Amino acid sequence: MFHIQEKQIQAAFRDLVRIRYGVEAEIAIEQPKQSSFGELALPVAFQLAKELKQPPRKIAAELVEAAGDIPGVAAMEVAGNGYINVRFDRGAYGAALLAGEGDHAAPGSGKTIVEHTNINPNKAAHIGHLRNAVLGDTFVRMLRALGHTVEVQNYIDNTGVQVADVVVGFHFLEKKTPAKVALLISSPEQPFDYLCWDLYARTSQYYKDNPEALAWRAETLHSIEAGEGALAEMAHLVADAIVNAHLATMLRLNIQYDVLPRESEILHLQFWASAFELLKERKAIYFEQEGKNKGCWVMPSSAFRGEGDANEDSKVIVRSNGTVTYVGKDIAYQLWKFGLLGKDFHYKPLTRYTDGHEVWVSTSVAQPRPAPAFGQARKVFNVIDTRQSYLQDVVVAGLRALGFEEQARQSIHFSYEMVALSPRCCADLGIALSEEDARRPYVEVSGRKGLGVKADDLMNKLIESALSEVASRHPEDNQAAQLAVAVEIAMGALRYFLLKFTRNTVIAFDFQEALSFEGETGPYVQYAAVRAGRILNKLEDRGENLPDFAAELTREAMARQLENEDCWQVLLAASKAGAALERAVAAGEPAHMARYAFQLAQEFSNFYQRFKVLDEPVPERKVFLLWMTEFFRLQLRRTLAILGIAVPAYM
RNA sequence: GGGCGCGUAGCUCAGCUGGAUAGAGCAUUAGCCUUCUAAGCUAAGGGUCGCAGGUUCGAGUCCUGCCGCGCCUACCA
Repeated sequence: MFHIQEKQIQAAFRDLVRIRYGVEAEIAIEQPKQSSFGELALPVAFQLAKELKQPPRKIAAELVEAAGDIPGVAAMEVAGNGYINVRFDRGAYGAALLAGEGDHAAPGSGKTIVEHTNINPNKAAHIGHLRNAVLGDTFVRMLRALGHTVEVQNYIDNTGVQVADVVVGFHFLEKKTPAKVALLISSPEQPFDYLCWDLYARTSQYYKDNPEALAWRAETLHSIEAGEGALAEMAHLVADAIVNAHLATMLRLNIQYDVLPRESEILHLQFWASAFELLKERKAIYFEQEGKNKGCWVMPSSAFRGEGDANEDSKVIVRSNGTVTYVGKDIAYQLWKFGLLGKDFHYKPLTRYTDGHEVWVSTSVAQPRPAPAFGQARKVFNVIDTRQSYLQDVVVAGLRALGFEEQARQSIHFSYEMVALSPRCCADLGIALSEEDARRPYVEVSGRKGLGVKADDLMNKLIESALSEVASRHPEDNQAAQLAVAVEIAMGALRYFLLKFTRNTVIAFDFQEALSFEGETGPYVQYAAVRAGRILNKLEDRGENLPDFAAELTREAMARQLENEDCWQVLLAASKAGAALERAVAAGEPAHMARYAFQLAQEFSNFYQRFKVLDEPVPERKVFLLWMTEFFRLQLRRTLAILGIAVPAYM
């Protein structure tokens, strides 16, 4: 609601400035530092002062004089040395909120693809992967809340080095057959992704000690690429099993996907061959005749770096042995996302979530059941950590070099910084640090070294901690219900923790911070929502009914109640969800949405403390406070839903 | 060497296109539970916004230089 009012005022002033001064100006709008200054502040007079060579205060006065009546605005005044402060018509604003105005999403144009998670299917997910998935999933929810059509893709590199290394571990180090690995997958003794976590670290260490063993990796990769033999069979077993594990892990956090495009199909359906032809035909890459990259197909550095860059290294796309690099495959995949490749995957359903939604996975042969139309996006967000910026630049440069300028501009690297381990966290995990590492502010997670916090371990730890809180507060409830609530609190805490940092901040992971349920945390916001609901439930317990707000709260009554400054400020804050969402999407920053959720919860906590809703003796006021409570409950619920956080039944 | 990012309270972090007195959480200290459950609320202390210049009515925010830290700069992904 707030942002609609904001836009109206902006438009009114834009017209005013154009008519009066003949100037086209973007009208900046700010939140006044103090609430006593009103709801909006316009520094437009400062902008105009230089151009018009007049003092800002004078211009501001003229504008206020000339503005006349703007719908929804009660008063405007000149303040400071030229600010225009705007005060809303409180009664009208409240009535509009009551009527439910301003909360319908406008339909977007074209499909947006968000690719996230993308974990190598060779070991358990860790906290770094969680950051990726939670950021991606939340951004998807934000886009959908604005009315965009979004397709969620999770790319599976099931034929890469990382999968190969685990296969090497099983086959060469542990001498296991595919049948034996299949048994391990179904064994309840140890989760298969955990087992692979250790095995992957062990294999990496083995390479270090025995570099000649790298020949095993090469052999395995060849077998996988050819799609034949025990090694290839095992690779499929491992990758499929780990993908299932990852889907299960992410589902705990309420993260779902639409389609899983796999590298094996990019290979077998010759996606690369098509892209390769295109790249050669349009001279985006060339065959290097000399130097260190002799015999490779390379993209010139001028394509993806600025002109005159001192570093003239070009990027190898096809190796001298004829195999394609990851970037090459990624270019093909990116082309497919926009429908530019002239090819499509075949698809089969992989699983169905309990809510009925299906996840599809790519496959190389035609299927009887028709799949939804995947790909064909207008805009693509790739949620990938910032360390891969260079490669993402190459992919985009590939599109550009092929002449797909528009698609290149619509390819967004949704980058974020890594999750590292704080020194204290390493101590908690019993990890010994080198003297050098101990002095650093944080230590990088490493799958190869097996150094990291597993996602499921962290979630289990959070649940355990939340459960003991729940049990101590609600000993009367049965254990299953306690657990259900604890899970929701734990997942809320985790999602919020990963979202509260802006994308380019390195998270130095710390158990103490992540396990906190107080202060700026998910549970704090959940608690506010639960409390709001409880007031309304309590009302019914007392034998009263929820009033018919539309009938009982006339505009006049609304205006009377909102004369109370505290009530007005609280309602104003609660009505800014739409504005917060728009800004967060524009900035591409889920953290802004999380922050708003916290502020909203803070406002409600203040409201809760200050107004005893159920004991309010004045009837009109009680109706009004109940409506505020209902409004808060709705806004909190919606905001939490965008963050992918549930509202527990009780806390 | 080059590219990208970061440096704000004791700690962890916000700070939207430059705007009014730089914010939040944690931690510390002092208060508030027979009340719609305190996972909450109130209050206090705590700042050379890395350093130095510049741009202008105005700079934590923009520009330049320096200092420190991190990541990237593979025929790995």
